[in-house]
Amino acid sequence: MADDDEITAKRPTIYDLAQIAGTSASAVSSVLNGTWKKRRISARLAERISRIAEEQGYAVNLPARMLRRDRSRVIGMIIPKYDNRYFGAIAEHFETMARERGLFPVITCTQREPDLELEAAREMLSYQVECLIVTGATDPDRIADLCSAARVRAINLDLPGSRAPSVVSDNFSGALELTRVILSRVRADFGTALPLYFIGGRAQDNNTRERLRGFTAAHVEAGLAVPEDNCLMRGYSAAKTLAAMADLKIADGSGVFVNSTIALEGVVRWLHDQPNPPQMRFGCFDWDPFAAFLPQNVGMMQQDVATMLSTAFQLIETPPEGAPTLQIPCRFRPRP
Amino acid sequence: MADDDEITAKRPTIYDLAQIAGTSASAVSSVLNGTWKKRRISARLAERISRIAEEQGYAVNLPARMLRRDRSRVIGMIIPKYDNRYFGAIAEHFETMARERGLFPVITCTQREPDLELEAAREMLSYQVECLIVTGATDPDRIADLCSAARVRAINLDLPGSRAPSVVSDNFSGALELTRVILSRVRADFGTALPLYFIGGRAQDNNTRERLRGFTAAHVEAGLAVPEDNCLMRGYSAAKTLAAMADLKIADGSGVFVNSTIALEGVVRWLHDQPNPPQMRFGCFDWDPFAAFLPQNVGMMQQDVATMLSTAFQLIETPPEGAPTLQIPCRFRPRP
DNA sequence: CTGAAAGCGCTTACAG
DNA sequence: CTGAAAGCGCTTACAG
Repeated sequence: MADDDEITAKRPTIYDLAQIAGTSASAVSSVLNGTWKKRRISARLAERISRIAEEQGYAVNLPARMLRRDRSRVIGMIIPKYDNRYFGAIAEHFETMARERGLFPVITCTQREPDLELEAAREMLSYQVECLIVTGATDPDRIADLCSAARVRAINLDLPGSRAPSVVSDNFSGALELTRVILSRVRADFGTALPLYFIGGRAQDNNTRERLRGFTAAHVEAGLAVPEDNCLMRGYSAAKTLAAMADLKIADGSGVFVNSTIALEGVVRWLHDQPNPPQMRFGCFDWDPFAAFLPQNVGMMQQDVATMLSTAFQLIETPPEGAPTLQIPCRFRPRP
Repeated sequence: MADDDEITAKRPTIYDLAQIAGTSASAVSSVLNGTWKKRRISARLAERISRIAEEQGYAVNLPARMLRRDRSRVIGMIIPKYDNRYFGAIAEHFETMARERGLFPVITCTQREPDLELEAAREMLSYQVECLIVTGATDPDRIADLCSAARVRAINLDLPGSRAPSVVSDNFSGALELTRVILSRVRADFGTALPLYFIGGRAQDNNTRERLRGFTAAHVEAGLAVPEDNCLMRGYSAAKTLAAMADLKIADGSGVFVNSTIALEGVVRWLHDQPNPPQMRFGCFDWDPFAAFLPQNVGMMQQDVATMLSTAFQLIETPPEGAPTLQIPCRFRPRP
């Protein structure tokens, strides 16, 4: 692509192109960034410059452009993990939607470590992001403060905060519906009407609390009380969930509300490790295409990632008053 | 964090800090970027500057730093998708390893679209990446050319190319082993000794060819010939795989070699949609924690992402002669 | 031990 | 229709 007779070992700049084209760097710049009609540069010159840029394999130096311009057009996202369908889908939608809006997306994954979250947020600010989407952060408010000090908009996604607008799933309604389904399927399949187990998440985190509230409400409807011992919340770790499951005494005719696909990995492994696996049913808040087909599964509550993200982008485009939390309905996917 | 009596609406620069500290921007710069001992700045001044930077909520402007420095310390990765365990793990390992090496990782996901791949590569070059890891690209050689014209090192990951070093799984050996296992399990469970089906991937792509070679070799060992009709390669789309599966006439006693978890989604759905699902077994080249527990699964060939990436980083650190392809062994994970 | 100054590659008023 | 020049926020020889 690059001319062989090119001597310089460095990448061409607009000055190099200007020299070749016999024009000024200003002209080259405006042709290359699309403002040339406004500057009333002749179509002929514009075309010649474009051709030369192509020939020289020119690529604009984005850091230089960002430094000069008032807006960076970079949008950041921090996300706990990539390795499950929910966060994977969030990352993909974020990238696509950012590009559709002419923004450059930068994502960084923070492993659910509060320190990494903060460090990543700082790094994003250094990168001059115009806006930061904070996904599933342990302490979104600290990050929101950091951002507001730097006059960068922050949006919380998945886990809400109190110092920036938030977009989350409607966890209460989703959990209510999922719990109803599990209860009714257990009754239908086994004739039992026992309170379900609730497995996964952290008692302190908002999503878990909301889901537990929906879970409890569905039990109340059914005239059941949930014993405290039925709830196992050891965070977002399949291993810890698995280790603690022995305490639960899940027997034939049981039903289980699994609070994430991460916890589900623990549940499935536990089931498999039992010498005599109990006849039971589970439902899961979160969707996975393979887990959907597991024999004991009665259905999965799929979060509406597309709507969550388009809502987040709306909040970015037209910032609301205060720090509202918008709830997005989930979609129940019955066992296929 | 920021002082309330601060008037300026813009973010502080080293000049602002210098003024507050009563020193020069040079001093501030070298304190903030760690070169102050070399410049023999007093510990006292260094401390004061650090404190003021903290108080003012200072964050270095990375684009400006990148523009000035000779090395950007940014490393790029393009990747087809985030939403499966393999690519998710690649993205996570890449980020972690880049950070361990003091590099800033930027990932972008290209949806298996050749045009997006090229566009993303150009964007990475504009971002002044020092190196680009090209993962699963349809046409890695075009990207390698683009990079070499810009004097940026490229490394191919997952799919090999001929114009840059490549790191791939040992697809032949992995497929050989996986095929042996499926054949022997089908024999043990059903007493049949029929050639297996091969489902997923693209006939033109290197990984599929290599795996097909291992698949065929295992059949030869077993004294079996593989009918051409047994192979279904409709690319990386669960829907297309599913749509074409009717042609296969998979019956009781069959065995299936599934070439990716993406194809596996199609296979599992097909199985489920059958009025009388055949008694069959499958194995899959690629690992997924839930698919691992599906009843017909005999085992999954897990690619060694950690070793693949540390090998890629080694190639970056000590560039080899030419464009070698390094093969990383896979690990077979039998059905739990 | 420290500062003034040049310059990284752009963009954009400003002045023709 | 076009160019010279300033300046974005840093880093780093260079000169004390």
